[in-house]
Amino acid sequence: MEEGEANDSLYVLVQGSFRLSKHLEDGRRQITGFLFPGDFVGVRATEASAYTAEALEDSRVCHFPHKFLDAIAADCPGVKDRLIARGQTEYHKAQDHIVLLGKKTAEERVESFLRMVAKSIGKNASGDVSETPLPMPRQDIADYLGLRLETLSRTLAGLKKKGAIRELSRHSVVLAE
Amino acid sequence: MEEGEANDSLYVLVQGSFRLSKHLEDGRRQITGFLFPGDFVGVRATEASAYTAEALEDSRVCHFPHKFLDAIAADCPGVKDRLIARGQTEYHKAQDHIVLLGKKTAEERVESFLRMVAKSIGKNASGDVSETPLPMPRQDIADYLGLRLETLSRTLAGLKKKGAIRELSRHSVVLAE
DNA sequence: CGATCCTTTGACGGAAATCAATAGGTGTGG
DNA sequence: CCACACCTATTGATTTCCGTCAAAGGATCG
Repeated sequence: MEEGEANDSLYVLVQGSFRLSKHLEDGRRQITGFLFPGDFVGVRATEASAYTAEALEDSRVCHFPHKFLDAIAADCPGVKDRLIARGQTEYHKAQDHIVLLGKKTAEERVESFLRMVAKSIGKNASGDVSETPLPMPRQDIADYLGLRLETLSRTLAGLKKKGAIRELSRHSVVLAE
Repeated sequence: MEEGEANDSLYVLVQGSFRLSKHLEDGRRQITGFLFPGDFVGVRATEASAYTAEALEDSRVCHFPHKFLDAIAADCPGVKDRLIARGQTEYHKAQDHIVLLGKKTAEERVESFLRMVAKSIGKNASGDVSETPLPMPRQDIADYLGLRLETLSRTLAGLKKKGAIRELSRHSVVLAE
């Protein structure tokens, strides 16, 4: 677990979406996050705990190699401060995810997830701000929320009946309010 | 969510232990981590998502104020790289916690927790390496693992009967192997 | 139009939560 | 030193939410 080295590379997602996941030996998969345009993907060569990043749709990323970053940072010290701050942001997102998984019910998890996606993606949405795209399949959402996909499906149906969800299709949702 | 600023302060835990927690509005508490000697606590003034840090026992921390850090970093650019790397480490711990909460059974959670504490604290242990102190009360462990304390208690009893735990008292445990 | 994949719905079972009571530790004061 | 109160932990009985197993419905593509 060597520390003290800068990131080897930095990727910035320009268009599309990604999922990040970790796997247990027996195949169980936990999705640890989704990435939307503007998000960073840091990758270190000395990566101990393997995790996976996969595109959910056609996507474009911008790649800043190791040396390039170093060169920029030498001229502009604020760059490293931004990387530190970005790390904090990622950490706080992870903490929110931990609270979701540790304390929330299935219905609360699904509602939190839908609001999160709406917030992450909504800024780019054209026209109807309340229509939120869901680029990932149900299984990915379930694996993010720590639920079985049947439970997710039932919970979505329940939210629709309750009126919290106005429209629901495979790849988009319209939330109430 | 302003980024682009360095940490306002940095604390390093020298002796003792802390718990970090987040709270939902209705009082539910999730413990997001425990700190042992050598761990860092970063605090930013612009902290949006409030979380709480509390000592579990008499502890000592070393405080590096904002300006002091900046002064050091100006002379020694490696400091910021280390802060970036440390952030990655924290992030990876959070991801392991997410996998634990999202995918593991009660028994797996308790085993993972005990091994984590043994690993975090064991390096300082004197004499019998397999005796692991548990400075936190059962309720804190349960809130870390996303379990009720009754479930934790039953699971510990089960592990003892299985032989995975040799000795168990309120504030320490001896693991098999 | 059929094949395949993804999603939804149904019936049932089980792991953990909840409700409730007991036991064990710790500290205080008589 | 014992008795009492208080707090933490364990154990027991029951419920419930979600997981598991199974089948059917809908979308997408060649």
